[in-house]
This record gives sequence, structure tokens and C-alpha cells, in this order.
Amino acid sequence: MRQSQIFGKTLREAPKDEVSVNAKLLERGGFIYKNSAGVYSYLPLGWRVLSKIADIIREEMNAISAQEMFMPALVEKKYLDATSRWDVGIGFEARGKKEKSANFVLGWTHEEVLTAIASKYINSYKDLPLAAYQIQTKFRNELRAKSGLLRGKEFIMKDLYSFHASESDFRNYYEIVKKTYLNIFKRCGLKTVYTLAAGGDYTAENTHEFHVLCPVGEDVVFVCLKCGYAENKEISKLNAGGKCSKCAGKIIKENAIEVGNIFPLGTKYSDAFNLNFLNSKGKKESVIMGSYGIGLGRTMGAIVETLHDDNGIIWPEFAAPYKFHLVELKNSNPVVKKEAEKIYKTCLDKGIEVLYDDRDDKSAGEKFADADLIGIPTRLVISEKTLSKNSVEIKNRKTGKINLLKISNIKNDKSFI
RNA sequence: CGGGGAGUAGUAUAGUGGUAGUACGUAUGCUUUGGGAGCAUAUAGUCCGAGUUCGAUUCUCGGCUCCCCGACCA
Repeated sequence: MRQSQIFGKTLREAPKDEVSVNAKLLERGGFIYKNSAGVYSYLPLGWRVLSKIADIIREEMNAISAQEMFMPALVEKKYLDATSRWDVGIGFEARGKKEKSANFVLGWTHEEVLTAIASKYINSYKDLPLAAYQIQTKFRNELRAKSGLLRGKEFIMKDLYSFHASESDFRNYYEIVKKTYLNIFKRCGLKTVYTLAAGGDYTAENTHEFHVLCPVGEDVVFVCLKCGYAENKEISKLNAGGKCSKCAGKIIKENAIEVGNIFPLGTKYSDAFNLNFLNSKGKKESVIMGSYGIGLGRTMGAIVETLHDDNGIIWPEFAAPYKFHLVELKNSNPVVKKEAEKIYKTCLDKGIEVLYDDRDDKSAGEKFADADLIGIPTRLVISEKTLSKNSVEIKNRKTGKINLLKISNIKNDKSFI
């Protein structure tokens, strides 16, 4: 992608009022645009990041036999009436202009919708287990949207639901999802803690959350420094400075961003929708369910909150919008221009994702400042200076380390393959 | 939803009861090019409504929006 063409521009100054790091850097970098409080557009650069996160999630979901699907955002009242969740107060009612009262809500979760669908297709123990997920926009009437992507009125979420013939099969899958989630966040460059939490409107059982420790996070968790055991403050009996109930290690109290959660649902939803199956003895049983969520935008925000410096974002490899940021300096020199275009073409030919700063009206300083702000992991510079050594300069955004690579060696260099 | 703060050009800001200023951006031209370049010219603005007033961007009231704290929140 040529930077001169990209839809979205960097801003020199952070938008006034914005306090959270993710809002400042993502808006300045041209990743996102705030349409309303807690309602964001993803510009091409930001959408690439979100898509990278989605790719990671899809890969990991598919690896645990979860099938991707897509459900409606408009959820009819009958679904939530079945579980008495129509009046919960989280959602936005969707009323047609010609209707007197709302018969739909903009989906804020999809247990009911999917359970109703599943009840049509699951009849036998042979149909179980089953896991299905979607990546979709959820709508919640947050009375106070805040902190950029961390708390929105609408946000993109991956929601997975699983269906099992037995409690043990469910527990087994729950553990598999736990490991998968930890891996997803790791691949996104995040360190997460696995936290015991409450179930809210979803379930009476305890649930688990995945937290990124971070001062801007709204949750408060108690974490053991020794074994990593953690509990959400909502339900915790632990104390800061106290001893861990598992290993007697020291407990600390931290703010944290909840990027994911997993819920045992038992038979609450399956019973509400008559989701039963016949076991191998021909006897009717209720399906055991679980639900598992990841906030994609919140994950993106958490990455920015934890991976940045004074100059901008430092994207981890697998969430970065591009692999390389190719910067040409003094492109009025036709030789520089020609070599930069050649490297750009080499990247395109090899399928390497590259953002090419081909802007001819920007100074070197501005190009570097923008590169730091946008935060692509590797910066390549072509200039008269590097060409005098027949080289391209390679700079690591995270470490600041600089190397020169002979242009003649580019095609065989491992990072270009 | 309670409390606090803020709304002036695309962005960030200054200022005033009487023709609204600066910087950046953007446009054009020329000169520049290793850490947000220079000169010139141009471009563009007082959140909405009501009130007070000869006159309101400024004062008063109401509304809306944004940010922060709290409550709420898989």
C-alpha cells in the first residue's frame, strides 16, 4: 500500500479531551475514527489490525473444531423472553419507525438465538459435541462509554458456544478453550492472567476471565505473584499483600482489562429452548452448554495500552497492520525513487505486506515520526545515504536496532522470504 | 443515571459585548530532504435554541455533544 494513497492520515496532535493512550495513539495514527462516544469506525489501517486479530482467532477456533457462522444483529423479543432477559437493560431496543413498541433488540449476546437454532438440528448424542462461533458486532447500552476501544456501545466480538452430552465432556472442552484463549492472547502480544469471576446475567456459576494487567483497566483483580492464580475483586476473598489460597505466594491487587471470558451455562438455555438429545440408551437429556467471548476491539486497545512508547505504537508481529514500513527519503533523486519502487515491487511480488511511504511532500523527520507513531515492526529506509553503501537500512521498531542490508541480497534475505 | 470539566477553522489553541487571531493542516509555486523544513499567496471557524442588549462568539437560561470520577456493566 502506498502511504500517499491511504484513506486516513496521521495527526500531529492528539484529539483534545482524549486521555486514554489507545484512543490518542489510534486516532492520531489514522487507525480509527470516533463517530460517537464508544462508537468507532475502523479506517483501513485499523481494520487491517482488527482483521489480523480476527485471523488469529479464526485459526485457533478452527483448530478446536469450532465452526464459524453468522447470526442476526436483530434479535426478536421471543428469544429473550424465553430466558427472561428481554428486560435486562443492557441492550438497545430496535423499534421500526412505524411500530409502537420494539419487538427487537440489537444483539448484545447470542445464547438464545443459537440455542434455538441448535434445538432444530441437535437430536441425538451423535450430534454432540458441537461448537459454533461468529465474529460480529454487539450492541450494549453502556451508560458511560470510555477509554477509546476499551468500552464501547458497539464492538466487534467473537462469541463461541459449545454443546455437550455430558458435564465431563463440557469440562474437558472448557479447559481446551482456556488453553486456546491463552494462546490467542499470547499471539496477539498480550500477557494475560486467568481469573475466577462471577457470571452476571449469564449463569449462576463461577466463570473465568482473561485479564491484561493495566492501570487503565476497569476491573480489579487479585493475582498471586508466585503461581499466577487470580480472582476478580467482585467475588474474591483474597487480600492485597495476603497469601495465595493455592500456593501461599504473595497476592497483589491490580487494575486489569478484561479481553475475554468463558462461561459454563449448564442447561439454563437448553432447557429454555427444549434443546434435548437422546442418549445411547434412547433416553432424553438436556444439552450442557458453554459460551466463550473475546472482544476484538478491546484486544486491539489492550495491545496499544501495553505496547507503546512516547513516539507511538509498537505492534506485535502478528497484529501489525503491515510487516514492513518502507520509507524513501529525498525521492526527488530519481535513483532513490527507482530503488524504493524496486523494493516495493519485490515485497508485493513475494506477498510481503508493506506500507510504502512514497509521499514526496514530507520531510525526513515527519516520515520517521509517522513511522514510529504507526508502529509497524520493521522500518526499511532507502536514501542517498543508504544507497551510497548499496544498502537498505532495517530498523526494529521495538528495539531500535538498526542494520544495513545489501540491496543485492534482498531477494535471498530470510525476512524477505 | 449522579458529580466535575470542556465545546472557537480539518487539528490544537488565543481573544473580545462592536470587522475573530496564531500554529499546524490543506491548495498553488519555488527552494528543500536522516528526526515533525523555508519563503510567498490562498483556504477555512465561534455546538444548537431562547433570553438580555442598538448589537451576543462573549452575559443568562435551556438543550446537545465530548472527556473524567462514581453508579451500572458477559
